[in-house]
Amino acid sequence: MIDEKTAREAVIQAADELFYAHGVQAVGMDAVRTAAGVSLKRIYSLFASKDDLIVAVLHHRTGMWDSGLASASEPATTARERILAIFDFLDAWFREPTFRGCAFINTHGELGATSTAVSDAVREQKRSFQEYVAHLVADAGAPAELAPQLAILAEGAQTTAAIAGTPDAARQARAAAETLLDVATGVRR
Amino acid sequence: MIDEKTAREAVIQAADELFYAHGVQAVGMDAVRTAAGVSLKRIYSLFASKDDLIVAVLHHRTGMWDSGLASASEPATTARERILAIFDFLDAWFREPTFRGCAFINTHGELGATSTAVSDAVREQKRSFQEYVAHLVADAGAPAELAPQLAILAEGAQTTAAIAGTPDAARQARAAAETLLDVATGVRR
DNA sequence: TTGCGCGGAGAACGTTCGTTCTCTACTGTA
DNA sequence: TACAGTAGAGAACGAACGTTCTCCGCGCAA
Repeated sequence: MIDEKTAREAVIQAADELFYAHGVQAVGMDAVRTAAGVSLKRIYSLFASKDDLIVAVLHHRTGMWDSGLASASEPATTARERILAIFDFLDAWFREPTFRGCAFINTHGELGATSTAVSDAVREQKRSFQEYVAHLVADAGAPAELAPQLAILAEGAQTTAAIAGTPDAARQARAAAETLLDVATGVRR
Repeated sequence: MIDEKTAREAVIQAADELFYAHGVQAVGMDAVRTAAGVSLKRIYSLFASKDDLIVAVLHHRTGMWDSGLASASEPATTARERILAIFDFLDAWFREPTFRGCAFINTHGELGATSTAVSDAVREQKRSFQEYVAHLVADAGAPAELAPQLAILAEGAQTTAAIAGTPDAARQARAAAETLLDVATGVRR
């Protein structure tokens, strides 16, 4: 038998892909079982309920997002470049064939009204992203008001790209971010 | 017996409130029946299926959104004012106690992967909004690239406000829109 | 008044889901 | 080899859902 950590990761990985592709409520635990290759009994010994699994999947997604963002901003040397790297990261993501919007927004829209655990996990992820942007804005020497504006652009790009089915929003949001950065850091335009 | 048009409106109105508050899949047809005061038999003579009702509700929401936007921009005399009125409209909406994000985004996140009819209705609404913004941008004498940037700000404000549970995003998005408008129309900053 | 058609209330049906239970097969040990 | 413990496969269970059906009462023509 595979050890607990491996089984847990297999379940989360499988559930993440299924939930993201079809929506949380459209995926039964049987489908998770089949995809993960872990018996229902085992799944329920690892997670107390489906809600528990959903929250674990969201935490897993948070980790993926954070590390993806970090590696995308790796080559950047200035705070301004790191800010714009966010939108390049989005651009690359939007072009992936499996892209179907932000999993946090989707899950919040689906379950936010009924599950506070889900709501909390989603809110925490967004708060953490806004904090990340706020640090970069401070490093760039721009006023703090710029940070939520950039975060809103990133959020809007994700939903726009998801609904339209095209990656254009990343480029458009990036252009807006450049303009806002220029103005906030005193570049003449 | 109430006439067909009245019954239809009662069902759509009741379904709209329930779907928006709890999510589409969390609301059974029994709950719609009770809230609307229309028998299940009647509902199924007015709508072929729940999917059909969902699409009708989305169309109803499109009408509400369009007329709300129109009346919010009523007092504005310039294109610039009409553009900024979008964000004032959002601000007022975000403060309503029932606000729970954009119904189109929520429904798309919930059912977009499984129902193409829902997907189409959502995409059509967003396309129509972008067209509205594009007209205002043209009237303001700004380059066309500004329009999708403003639309992205509006989308981002809606999801940000929904998840954070505060109306701040409207004000922040409005400030960003002002900056972008100034730059695009050649105002020195 | 009698028969008839129609609509409302909600019971019924078949399906699906989350969760639990049962049975069987396998592993390691003496 | 015999046995104890555990885990997998999936049947089973109760609830909830979308949809259809049945029954009953009401309004209306002759």
